[in-house]
Amino acid sequence: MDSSHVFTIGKFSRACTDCQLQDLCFPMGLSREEIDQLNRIVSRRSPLQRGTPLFKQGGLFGSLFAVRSGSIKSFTTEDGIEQTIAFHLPGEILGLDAIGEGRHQSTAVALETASICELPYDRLYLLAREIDGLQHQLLRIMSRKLAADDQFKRLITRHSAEGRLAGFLLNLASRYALRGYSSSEFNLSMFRSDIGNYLGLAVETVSRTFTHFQHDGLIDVQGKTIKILRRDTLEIVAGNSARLDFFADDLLNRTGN
Amino acid sequence: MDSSHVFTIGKFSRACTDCQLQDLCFPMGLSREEIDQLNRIVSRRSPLQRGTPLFKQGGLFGSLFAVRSGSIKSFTTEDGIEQTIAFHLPGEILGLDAIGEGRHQSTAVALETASICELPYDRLYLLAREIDGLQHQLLRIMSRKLAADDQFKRLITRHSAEGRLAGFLLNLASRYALRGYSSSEFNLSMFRSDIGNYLGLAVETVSRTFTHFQHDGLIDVQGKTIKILRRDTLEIVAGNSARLDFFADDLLNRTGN
DNA sequence: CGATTACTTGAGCTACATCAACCGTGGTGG
DNA sequence: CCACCACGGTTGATGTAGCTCAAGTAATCG
Repeated sequence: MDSSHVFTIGKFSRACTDCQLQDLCFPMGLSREEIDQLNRIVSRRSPLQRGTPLFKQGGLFGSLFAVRSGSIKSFTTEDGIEQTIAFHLPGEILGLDAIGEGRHQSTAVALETASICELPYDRLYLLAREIDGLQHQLLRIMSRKLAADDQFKRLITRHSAEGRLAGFLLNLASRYALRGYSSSEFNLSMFRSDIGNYLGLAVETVSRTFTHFQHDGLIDVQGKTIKILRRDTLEIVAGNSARLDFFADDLLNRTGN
Repeated sequence: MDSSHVFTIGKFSRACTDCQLQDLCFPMGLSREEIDQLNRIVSRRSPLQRGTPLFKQGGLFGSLFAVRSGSIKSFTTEDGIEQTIAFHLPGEILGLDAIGEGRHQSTAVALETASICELPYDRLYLLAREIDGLQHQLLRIMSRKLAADDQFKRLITRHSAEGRLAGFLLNLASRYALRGYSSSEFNLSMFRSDIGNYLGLAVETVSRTFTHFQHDGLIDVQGKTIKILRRDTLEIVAGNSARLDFFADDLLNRTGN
């Protein structure tokens, strides 16, 4: 186990120094040597199978986790009701909301087979006190998450179902782009019900809205495969919740009523 | 100006060492001497008048701010549309979402006359590298904010208008309690429109919901003055969005339909 | 290959937005 | 000092986006 940072076990078990996600994850801005130091505290676990929890709400917090491949859903449960909090892509960090209380505030499960890097918090914390760039990066990551939450508030409170779904798709697309994947064609690893839960919509509404978008030629939907056909129009939909339709006829050439 | 940390200028300009809000703000967990060090980098500005901005979205980020007295509203603007992000009470920190990008992601204005402590970020950052407890506290504050945002997501996406407003009031109440104020009677410093904007509701709905609560004897509303009369029932309303009414008749003895 | 689970589509209902009118209050100027 | 106005808040009437209930279709898995 102690050697996990030395050996290359399978496709995703390379060291931080070789990782493609450096610029998104903790290594960003660090020197090669510093990354190596970081690498030494990271442990790479065996891949998480779909549906397997990474940590559970209420569980003792010990480590932060970075997604290496695959995707993770995190959610909170209260009175038996789940609330999807986020979908995490490679390079994103989980567990940050647990630092404050020392216990995980949410549950994280794999949406598909996922490889995860584990960073013991106390060791990361100490290393951050040594390596200035790491300290900055930790704060930067948290700050960006706070800013992203503000954007999400806007998406939810001021946008219609169409606006929310459009915003959601564009958000995913740009995150895939950052990771070097196609931003116009990708797979949704979560269920429609997860999306609905996340966006505060009923599953049926999510489904219908996908169909609308497809109908209007904005996207192509084949089950979980999404192709973005008209990004600009989608952006307008995402930005303009209120009364889209009054100019939709011009812009979208919408079929049907 | 350099001496601002030494002299006591008016009621709210005392040093961190004497501040009542120690346990909420950065000094939490620090030794007296460490608080003194912190105190030396804090500058206390002259009180902000109602409506005066503390910082503006897009503006260069240089400092974090702590509310000393009064209250602050922060909001983002996009395409001319405002989205209320938060209401900040004494002891709370503003500007955290700017660390990542180096520019403020939101605008902050005083809702009422407010005293503010300014903490230059680079100095705070350096001090945090020296003082372990400060470092922890900074991370803790950010982490808690992340966790609070998760809770907010739940409030917005899964709760009805009544649920949201009840949750909002209870949230305020508990935050007042933490600060040693009454948690059953307090003043709303913001407009109804701010509340509506924050919760994703129309002003009219906020107004009507206040009236409902009043009618049901849950709270007493006199303009901006709120008295919480039945906290437990309010908590049920806040926790149960979906189909409240089926047991509301029993619980609330609601008058009218 | 059958059974379970995800997704879609339709019909009707409701919570809330929108539009509109009205009230109270505090500030201003004649 | 009062009349007026501007603005925040309340209340009422109406329309509609999206939820719920229900049923059918497609995909997934043992």
